[in-house]
Amino acid sequence: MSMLAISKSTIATQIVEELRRRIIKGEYRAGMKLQQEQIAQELGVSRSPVREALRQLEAEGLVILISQKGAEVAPISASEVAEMFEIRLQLEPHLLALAIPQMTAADLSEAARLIALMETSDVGNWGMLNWDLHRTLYSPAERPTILRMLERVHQNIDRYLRMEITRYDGRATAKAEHQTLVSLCRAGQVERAVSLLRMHILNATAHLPEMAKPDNGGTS
Amino acid sequence: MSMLAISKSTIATQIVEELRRRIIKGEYRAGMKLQQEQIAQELGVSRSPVREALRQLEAEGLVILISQKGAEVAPISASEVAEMFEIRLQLEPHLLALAIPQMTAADLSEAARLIALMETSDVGNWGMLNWDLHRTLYSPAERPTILRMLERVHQNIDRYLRMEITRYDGRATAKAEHQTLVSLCRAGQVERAVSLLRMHILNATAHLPEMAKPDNGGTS
DNA sequence: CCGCCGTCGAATGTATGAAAGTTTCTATGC
DNA sequence: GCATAGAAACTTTCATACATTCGACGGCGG
Repeated sequence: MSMLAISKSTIATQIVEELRRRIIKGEYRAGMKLQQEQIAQELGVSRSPVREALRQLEAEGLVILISQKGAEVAPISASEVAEMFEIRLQLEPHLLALAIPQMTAADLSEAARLIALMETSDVGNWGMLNWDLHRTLYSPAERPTILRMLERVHQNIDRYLRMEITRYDGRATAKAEHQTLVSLCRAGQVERAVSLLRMHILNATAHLPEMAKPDNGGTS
Repeated sequence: MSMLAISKSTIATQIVEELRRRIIKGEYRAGMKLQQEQIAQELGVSRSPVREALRQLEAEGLVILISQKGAEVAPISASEVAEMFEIRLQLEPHLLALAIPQMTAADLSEAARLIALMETSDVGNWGMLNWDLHRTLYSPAERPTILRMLERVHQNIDRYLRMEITRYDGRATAKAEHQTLVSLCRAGQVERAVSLLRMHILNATAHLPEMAKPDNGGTS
């Protein structure tokens, strides 16, 4: 009855996780063709679970399936990423405002821990840790569905940033903003925390290729 | 060169569309078990494309797959629906504000056409037409990614409403609001249209079971 | 020399078969 | 009579075999 590591469930699921990791980490570049037979051989399985995995990844937006032609890693355009930042800008401040009154000491120390971790961790994990931090801050709002949606958004943004040559390193700025943000949360300063979060998200868009930048939606 | 009804390419894709339709229309009730063999026989195909379809529907949130146990139609809780209304409330007014300056006469007449259509159409199609209308209004904003996300949200809300006994019929109210909304868009009254849209979305939540109702996120 | 067409090859899509796990029903022991 | 162990039937899961489609290559004709 140990059951320490959760049973890996099905092969198809494992393939999904492995391929998703490779795509997000940039090991599979956007536009790269994904051949079922080759993937199957490399992983030592048959094509059936590979096909199922590709279907699932398509629904997640990481892969494009063209009938009778095969699968390729979905490209992300700068404009898509700009839209994803818009989504963040509309949803995350809302969640933070709901979360702050519900935050516990444990939430705040977990946030602090993640901020510290982000400094020492290598750049390859920064995006994931960044989402871990944001999720920690929004989690007390008790909005699991919205969080799942945002997780996918962050995933795609992370992938795009990894892809881009720009690789402007905003980590120093981000760290300062994160620290201030957590302080404001600890102090229960909802308004100021929300404002800072808006600026924090906008700052992250500042170095995207010049495209439609999100505006504040007229909510003054 | 007739090619009237395009063969939708692959069988798996057709199965996805058929099963999605059945789930959204409520023909398959939440929690219902979906057996591969039975579905395959009924549709006259083999299990392979059925399995792929179920995988995709799982990623869309309409189906739950439990390893070694099978698939069932995903339940929707009232709180999930409440979250989806929150998402609408945060994103749709933003899109509308962006869209209004870009609207053409064609957009507005299409909206009017859909409003008329909603009156005569039977209740089974109301939800889909409602989304068609809203999408028409947001489409000039040129935010395809956000629209895709909202489409899924509307899909799930529609499914929930169909499921519920409550079936409060807000269509009359909705129609009046829709008409006023289009008028404000035509007049270029961004602020007032956005306000009305917020109220319109909130009104739709008014008859959900008493749960955490969305608030305005503190953006006064 | 250019362009069209038919054949061949490779990868995808679908069906079927075999193995593993789950559920159910029965029969047995207490 | 009830609980439980065990076997049978069923379902899922993965692998393999078959069918189909797309693209490339080369020959043939203009």
